[in-house]
Amino acid sequence: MSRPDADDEASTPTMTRPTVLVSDADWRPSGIDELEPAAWRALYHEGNTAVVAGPGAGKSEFLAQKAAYLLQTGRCPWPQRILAISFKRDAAANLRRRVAARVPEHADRFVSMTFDAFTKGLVDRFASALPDSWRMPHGYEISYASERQVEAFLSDIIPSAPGSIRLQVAQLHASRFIADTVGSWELPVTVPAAGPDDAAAYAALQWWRLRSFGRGPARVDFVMLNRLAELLVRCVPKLRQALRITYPYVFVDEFQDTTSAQFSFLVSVFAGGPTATAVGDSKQRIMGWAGALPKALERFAEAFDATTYPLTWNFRSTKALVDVQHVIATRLDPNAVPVMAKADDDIDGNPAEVWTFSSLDREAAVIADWIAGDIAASGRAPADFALLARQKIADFESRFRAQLSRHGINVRNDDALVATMRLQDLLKHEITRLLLGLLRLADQPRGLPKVWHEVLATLTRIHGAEGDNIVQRRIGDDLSTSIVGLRAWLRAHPPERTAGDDVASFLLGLLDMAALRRYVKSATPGEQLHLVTDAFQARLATVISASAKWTDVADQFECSDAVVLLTAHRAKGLEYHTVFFLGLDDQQWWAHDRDPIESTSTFFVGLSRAAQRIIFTTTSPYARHGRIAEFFAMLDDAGVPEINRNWDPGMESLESMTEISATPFRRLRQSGRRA
DNA sequence: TACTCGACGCTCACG
DNA sequence: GCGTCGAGTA
Repeated sequence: MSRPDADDEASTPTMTRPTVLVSDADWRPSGIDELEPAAWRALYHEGNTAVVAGPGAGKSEFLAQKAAYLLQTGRCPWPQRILAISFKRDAAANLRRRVAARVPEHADRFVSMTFDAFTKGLVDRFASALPDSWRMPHGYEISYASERQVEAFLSDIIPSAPGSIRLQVAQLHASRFIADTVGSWELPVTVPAAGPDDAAAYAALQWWRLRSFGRGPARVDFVMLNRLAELLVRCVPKLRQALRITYPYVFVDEFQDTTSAQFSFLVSVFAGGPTATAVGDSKQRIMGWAGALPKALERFAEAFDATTYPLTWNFRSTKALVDVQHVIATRLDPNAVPVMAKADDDIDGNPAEVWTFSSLDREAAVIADWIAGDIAASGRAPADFALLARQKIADFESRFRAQLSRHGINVRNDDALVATMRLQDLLKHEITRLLLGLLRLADQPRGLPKVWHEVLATLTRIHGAEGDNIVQRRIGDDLSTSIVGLRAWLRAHPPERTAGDDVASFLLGLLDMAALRRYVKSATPGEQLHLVTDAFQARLATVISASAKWTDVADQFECSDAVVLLTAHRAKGLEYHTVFFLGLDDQQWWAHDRDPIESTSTFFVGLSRAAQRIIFTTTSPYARHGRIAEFFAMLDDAGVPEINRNWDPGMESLESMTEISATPFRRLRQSGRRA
């Protein structure tokens, strides 16, 4: 969430110029062992580059290394910057952290942000330069139209549409209208009085009239903000020029998720300008239903005349799992290249199985016992295990929580709603990390240099003091003072006798709220910040009563030592030692027929999260011949055995529990622990 | 108070 | 495709 950069002039004079450059010959990647040959070629390639790579290929790591190379060798010379665009805030932060860890001395010249933060930043900064037809005199508010509203709008405009295009207007789909129709309509500098004679343009213009030509503030979503940003850059040549000079290099991560609007923005702003690098995997396109463009990477390669480098190593999964993945990959792309597994296996027994159960209760009980046994035998942590499902994660939560708690194992439902945020988003939000970091630093004097570093880095960004050593030192001093104060306060207020709200208020009181609000920019000032702080308070309130020590409060808040429960969508980009892919049945996959390819991609994303072991489960005896019969057929092709877990002896008896958990023990004795 | 009927949401996201 | 929820009915 660093700031979009037209105000570089403000921060540049205080930036310190790094003096040491590395020559091309001396440059080495840092923090990783090796890159595959194709990745090296893509890294050194001087023109536009498309990197196409499957799961576990290290796409984000490749971008981080390429950034390090460009910055350290001076190919991207000071004070120019690299702009890295991601789709999710979390992915943007992750990439920023990676680069900061690799090349801290250049971190301030790696600008990593989301697409929407970038386009919104442009509109906010240069709204006054918009052509008259598109100026929003009463400002704007972020507002999403429901599909119903779009449907109502579309039926409203049909009767008044010119006869020649009325039929095409009637054929527009409400579900695709915003992403496709509004998203790909290029705003004309002046709105023609006669109205466009093209159905899509006609409908899009009517939409803009409805949402933003009224008396109050315009009601726009990020698709519309994107269109305004594109218009700005198109009609203010100086702005385009400034962007191109500031950012000679542009990266886009997860390119398969690019929407029409985002794609046309990229082409309009950057094609023919900066050197662009896009990475992605069309087989992992699971956002099509939300507007992701088909064949985005191919289109990029064409529009930017880019050289395409397919990567064929997988650093995450073992050979056995890569083989399973390949069967599904081939279904998604008949030309999918075989992938070379670079991870060694550390388990015995089958790396992939289908388990069938007679009931959901049994499923939870058997899996919980099995996880407990595997942890006991292997020394793995609960966080090495993930429970994945296609949808409706909450349906699984209570059963697994109950069963795992019998073994003293925690469950974290990343999909759970905390106030208005998803737990995963709350935990990864930098404001949350900042507040928790403060709590931890006060609770444990010294010994947490990483936390200190992260807190300091966040505070530095909040105060816009990247590269300004003097201000940074002052921020560090203030932080020390705050922590001493917080420590005394925590001592005087043990968790069991303190309200969550009081802790949250005290923590927030330590921060410069004005700067924080400025940093967490939003259409209605303070709104976004409140979403986070409200969720933070809500979460704190639920964990504080159950904790005796402040360390426990922070631990329980984060719940990082837990088996994770999440959707395949939320798991994208993540990996786990052992994955249970729950609910291989018609109910979880009811939407399979709507778009079998995208559904298969979701299946592919889910199963490719596993590094060592994947277990698919179903409680429906009909699933194998039902809607997702082809999934079972693919697993059969891949040689994944199906095991009926109903015939284990009664779950209640102690005997059965030792039976189940004995398996890993026995193997442990045979093979010994591996390092 | 107990029932039926039908609409709706599932998988996501941004500041 | 199906479970859930709210409105409507007796």
